[in-house]
Amino acid sequence: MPRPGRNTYSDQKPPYSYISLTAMAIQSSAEKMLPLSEIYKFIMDRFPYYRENTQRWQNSLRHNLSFNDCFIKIPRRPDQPGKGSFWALHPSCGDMFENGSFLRRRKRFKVLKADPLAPAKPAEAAQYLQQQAKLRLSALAAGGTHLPPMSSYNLGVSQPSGFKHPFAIENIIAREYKMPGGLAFSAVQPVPAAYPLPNQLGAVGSSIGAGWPHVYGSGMLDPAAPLSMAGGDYSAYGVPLKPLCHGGQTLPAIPVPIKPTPAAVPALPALPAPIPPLLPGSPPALSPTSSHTATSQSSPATPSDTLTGPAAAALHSVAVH
DNA sequence: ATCTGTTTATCAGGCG
DNA sequence: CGCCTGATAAACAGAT
Repeated sequence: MPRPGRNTYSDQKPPYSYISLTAMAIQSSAEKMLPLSEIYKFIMDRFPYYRENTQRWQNSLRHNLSFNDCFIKIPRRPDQPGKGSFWALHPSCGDMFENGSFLRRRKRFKVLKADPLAPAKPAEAAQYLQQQAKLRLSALAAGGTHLPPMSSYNLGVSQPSGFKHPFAIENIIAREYKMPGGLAFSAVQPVPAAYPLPNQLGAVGSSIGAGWPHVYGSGMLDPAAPLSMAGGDYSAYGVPLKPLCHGGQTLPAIPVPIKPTPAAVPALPALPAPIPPLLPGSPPALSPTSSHTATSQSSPATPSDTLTGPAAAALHSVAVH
């Protein structure tokens, strides 16, 4: 939708690659997955530059979706109307971006098929993810209101170090959207407070909006943006609390938080049980307040925490340069 | 017909 | 210079 008067300064090409833009779109959705058309919409809503030459960039974007292993397709239910599949981020691509920044991706995400436990193909990954999602749902059904955390690879992935690059999706989006329900964005991450470099990062943060012609006005707080943003849908781990309901079947997408720091590695034992028991201190996901508690306390940004999440994921794939 | 998804190819820019 | 990443174009197949 055109915003007369603002395009004059907002038609510059954003400094993000298509991969970044796509990842942003996916990350910004409550379900952590979007159909192609929604990805288009997200990008066009946010970045006026992409309201033109749509054929060109959309072709490129589709190319990226198919070409990069970091994007996986989540098939629609047979009884679910609509074209195309949903697209999600591969669970292990969290460290794709340097320091979690969408400005630069240093490592190319590549799925390896060496690991027998690892889903070799995106489709398998999706299947695996959905299976876990189902298990989680089952646990939810059995256990009441509290969702168990996602399997280990999710733990810490979104909250490993406490540091969030200013261009990380959490930061970008957090500044950019009002929560539909007027909810604060505490669900995302305790980001700004965690900045270790207030001088630099603060500057960058404030530049968003003021100095970003690529996006809309101050932090893209665009009321017109129909984004089904996280809001109260996230647990502290970035786990969407709102299950997907595809044609009656509940197939929650797997949240794939962009990890702020490159995973320095981890070789943890293979993925344990799909659903680890509730960790002590793990967030009662449905409560915004408790999610805050969890983000600020159960994940005290220690290196060891950093290893917890991505570790298992690293078993599935690696980022190859 | 249009949209979605895959694949191949080419080119530019950054980096070691 | 070679390699890698990203952007773009294009052809094509399949789904809706």
